[in-house]
Amino acid sequence: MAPAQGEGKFKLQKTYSPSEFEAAVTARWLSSGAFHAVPDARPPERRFVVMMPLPNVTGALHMGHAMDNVMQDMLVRWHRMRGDNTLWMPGTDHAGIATQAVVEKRLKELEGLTRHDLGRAGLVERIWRWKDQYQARIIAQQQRMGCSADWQRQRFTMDKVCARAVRHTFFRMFEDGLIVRGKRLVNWDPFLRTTISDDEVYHETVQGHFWHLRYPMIGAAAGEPAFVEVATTRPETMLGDTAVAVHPDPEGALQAELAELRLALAGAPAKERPALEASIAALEARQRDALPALVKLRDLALAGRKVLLPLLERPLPLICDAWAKPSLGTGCVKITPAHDPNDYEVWRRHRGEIALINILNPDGTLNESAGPYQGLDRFVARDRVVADLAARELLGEVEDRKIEVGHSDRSKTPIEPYLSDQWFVRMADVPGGVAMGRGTPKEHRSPGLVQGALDAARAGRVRFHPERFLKTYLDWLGEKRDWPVSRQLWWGHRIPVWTREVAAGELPQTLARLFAALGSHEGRARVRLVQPGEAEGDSLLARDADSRPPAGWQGAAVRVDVCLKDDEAGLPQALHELGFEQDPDVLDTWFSSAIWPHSTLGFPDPATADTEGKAGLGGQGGFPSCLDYYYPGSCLVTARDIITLWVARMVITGLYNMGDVPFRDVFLHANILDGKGERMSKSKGNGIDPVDIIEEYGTDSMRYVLCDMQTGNQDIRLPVTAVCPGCKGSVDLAKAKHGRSVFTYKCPECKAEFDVLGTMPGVPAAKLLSERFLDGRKFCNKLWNSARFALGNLESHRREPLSTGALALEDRWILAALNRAVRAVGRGLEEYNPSLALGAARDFLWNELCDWYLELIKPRLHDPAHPSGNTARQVLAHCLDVTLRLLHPFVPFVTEHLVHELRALVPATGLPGLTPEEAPAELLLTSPWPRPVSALDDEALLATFADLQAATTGVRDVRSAQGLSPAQALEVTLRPRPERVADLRAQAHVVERMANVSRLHVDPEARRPSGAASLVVGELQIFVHGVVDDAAERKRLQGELAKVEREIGIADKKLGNAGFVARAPAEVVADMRERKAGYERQREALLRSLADVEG
RNA sequence: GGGCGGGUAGCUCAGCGGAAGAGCGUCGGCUUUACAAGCCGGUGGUCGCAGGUUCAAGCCCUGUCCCGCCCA
Repeated sequence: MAPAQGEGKFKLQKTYSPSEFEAAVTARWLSSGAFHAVPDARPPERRFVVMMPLPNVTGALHMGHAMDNVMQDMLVRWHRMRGDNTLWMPGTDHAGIATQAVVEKRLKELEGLTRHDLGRAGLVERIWRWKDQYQARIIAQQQRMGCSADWQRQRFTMDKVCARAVRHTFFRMFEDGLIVRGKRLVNWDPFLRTTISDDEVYHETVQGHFWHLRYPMIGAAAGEPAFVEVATTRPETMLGDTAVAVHPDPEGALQAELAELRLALAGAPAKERPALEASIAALEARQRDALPALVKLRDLALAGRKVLLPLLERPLPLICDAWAKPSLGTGCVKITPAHDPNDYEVWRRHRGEIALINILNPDGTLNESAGPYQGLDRFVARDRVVADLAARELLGEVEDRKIEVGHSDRSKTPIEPYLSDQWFVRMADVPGGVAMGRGTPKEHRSPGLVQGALDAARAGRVRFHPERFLKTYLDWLGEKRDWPVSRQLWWGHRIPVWTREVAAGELPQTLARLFAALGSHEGRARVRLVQPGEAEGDSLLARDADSRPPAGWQGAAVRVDVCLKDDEAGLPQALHELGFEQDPDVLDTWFSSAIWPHSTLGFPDPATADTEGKAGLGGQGGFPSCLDYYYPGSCLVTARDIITLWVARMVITGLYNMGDVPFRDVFLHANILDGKGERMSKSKGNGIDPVDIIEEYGTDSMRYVLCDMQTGNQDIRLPVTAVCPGCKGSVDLAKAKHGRSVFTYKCPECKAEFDVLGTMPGVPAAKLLSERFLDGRKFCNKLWNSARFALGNLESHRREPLSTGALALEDRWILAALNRAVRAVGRGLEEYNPSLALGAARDFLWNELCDWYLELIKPRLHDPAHPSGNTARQVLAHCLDVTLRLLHPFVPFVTEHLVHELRALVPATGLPGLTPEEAPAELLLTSPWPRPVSALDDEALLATFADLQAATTGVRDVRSAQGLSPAQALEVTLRPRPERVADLRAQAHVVERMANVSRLHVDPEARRPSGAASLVVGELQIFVHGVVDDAAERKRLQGELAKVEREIGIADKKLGNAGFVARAPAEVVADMRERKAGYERQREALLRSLADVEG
């Protein structure tokens, strides 16, 4: 930063150069300790808590993070200035699969090793190192963006504080029977060999086939079909078939479908009819041709007949199930319950009747159940199966068909539905309900985890901004689907369950040993007896060694699951010695993020949370602990795609652990798209790095534009330009032509090819920017220069009492306008409309303070003897001070830097006698948020001033239209109505100065001088002397007159409409009359001018 | 297939029942001692399309066509 003392008048450079002060400002903020929040006596309504959405440690931040962080920082700075005890909790997420995948990939590329070469501990060690490196980078980026988070409290989802909370939560859920394990069909990534969640799957349409397979009917008698034909897009799955299904009522089903189509046809518009008619005809044909065979098959199914699965020669029962749609395909469907979600549902409906056969190994090869195909990759097996069926003449038609194939977002390989053991959190209602916030003062019961979260939002305890996103939340939660929480990974919170399966007869002995081993540490362990099975079995919490499963349980074995609250007292080792093995899986990353709003505050016990040397979480100085003080929090700021993944789950776990929601507001900001409307992302080559923007334009410029773009829309376009490495010119990526790949472009100027990913060998990489950020830089420069001007004129500032009567017209006006701006900025922020808030502050600064006030007071400032010079200086200093404060949440660096300079000249803020005294704070960061001063409101003056501005513009317009130099002073006559003369004489200096008028007359009787341009502003007639020839002026006036006549005509038409006068609100009608009267006065004035011209 | 947005000036977006707006771009004029990253003044829109409700529709309703996202 430039030193505060300078030799000459100016300490500020001529242009805004952010790189010269941003680092120093950051240093001052950090050393002030003002980002750090500590519980004190301020009551709940004076606290503001924001939990930062955790960036992954997988990589650097992008523009979307920048938006998210800037929105949060804006709110946080605003609340801090309002005097709230403000905590912004930062941190990073371990991001299980994403991070492990990145580190494994690097391991392979750089060292040629796999995770199995390193082993579990070795890999985890590597990932920790990676995490340390990236976490530091992310924090540096956030600090560069100006994030005023409490860095002394930052957490990581796998640090000791969070890990303990995860463990505690899991333990409690286990105890409450909310954690269940069972076989489920999951999305399996055969490359990474792990389950992935639905949101890690993307679908791609590929050209595939629909193979028709023929299964011979066993013991087909004459008149019975020899084959049943089924169709599939994945023929290799036939090896796992366990049944063939036919609809239980093919006739009824077809008729129902037909009836529905006919109904649709009756009400359909003409152009849809052909399509509907065709569908009906097709169904009718089917009824005729295919139905008899399906009815026959249904009867055979009811008779318990079987078909023979070719290749494996396995008999398959023919079953009846409505999943087999008589209108589709062959009307019969093969059932592969272990490899298809719909078939799995069929299996559930026919449990006991049909088998469940898994044919896949975790790596995507076929297992022993595939018989001769064992060991083949799934796609090799597909070809082999098809060829073998063809050889046996059991292959029917092969249709070409586009099919949607799910792919793993992490490894880009096609996923497989895969039956495996997984842990779930039970979301639906449970018998007896769930104790929410057990042990807290807010303890209550809810029918189930999800229900509590639904109720809280419906009751308005969590509010969404914009409101419509409540629906997204409710719809998703309403499905009450169980939450699969296990991941077959090494990086993450390992599931703290030790398991052993024992024969039913050995259970008493096992339990006796187990409880003996637990001994006095029984409170640290929970034991569940589980009925092993394909789906989740029943389970029972075992309280002691005498616990026994109920008589109803079948089977010879019982699974004993032991969940440990911690690894103290050698319990894991003791369990190991008893033959228990810890589950190898880790928890879904979202499990730890779901509890973030309370885990970071030290849940379950802040006093004993091990913060590893960082700020403690327990109560100090007689004040509550962080958990008691800062929970529940205030506002969560994120993008809408995270509502289901994260927001909903935070509400659920907050209610479960704490008995209360984690935040009352959810502010959903826009996603950032590129100029073509595509989502920005590094891998697409359209992702802009915030640091590049900061270096090119300055942090505040970036923040300004992000705030200005945040209007409430759900997506925002940010056209991306590349800096051509050849000629350094800007290339608009939405328009430029591609080079040899979609990631290269050709510069339209120098024709050079460049690469936007930076990975193409031999092609130079281009930096990506967006010219939208110029707006921000222009604004910052304007702010900079207005402050520079003010500071240059404030050296002789004296603080002395003021009264409204001593103020000049423009002083009173700017103070009233300032009030208006203060209110508008506050309103915009309260409504989560940053664009509106920032716009109000910008308009005040630029369009009012700079464009009018500064120009008007220049004579007072520049004349050392001017009697009201010091008044102008005081008002100016005050306006600048308030403006800097209003702008601080949006553009913190430049405002902080400028206020520092301002304080050197004007230490106190406020206008003695006019505004309340405010305690000057050293940093703008902690200065009080401006409040409007109602005594300075003056609606009438705002209106009068608007007229003077219009008059000024009118004169300028004449000057411009006549091609006169701005330097040429004009002579102007104002002709007001007589009763306005006195006032206008006191106000006319505005027009005089702002329109460069050398001689200004105010005369209610004035006639248009020859050669004068004549115009009408409101009730004021204005003559600009000696600028036109009368003929041209006559013509112009006639044009004006015609315009005014048109307006009067429009008003007349409205007022002549009986419906309007009768039905429109009186106010609107009165407005219209007033408008018409105004135009009539203009007409009068124009007619008078015309008469003058005509002489 | 269901849901949510969006389609307004060349670009990015406000406005969501009572006279079509902003910024950028563009055009013209200005080295007016804070700022040419500026100042002054212009140009530019049958508010996707078709119906309807209303005294009055960019705004409400119905249908329709595009674009984006979410869920199945």
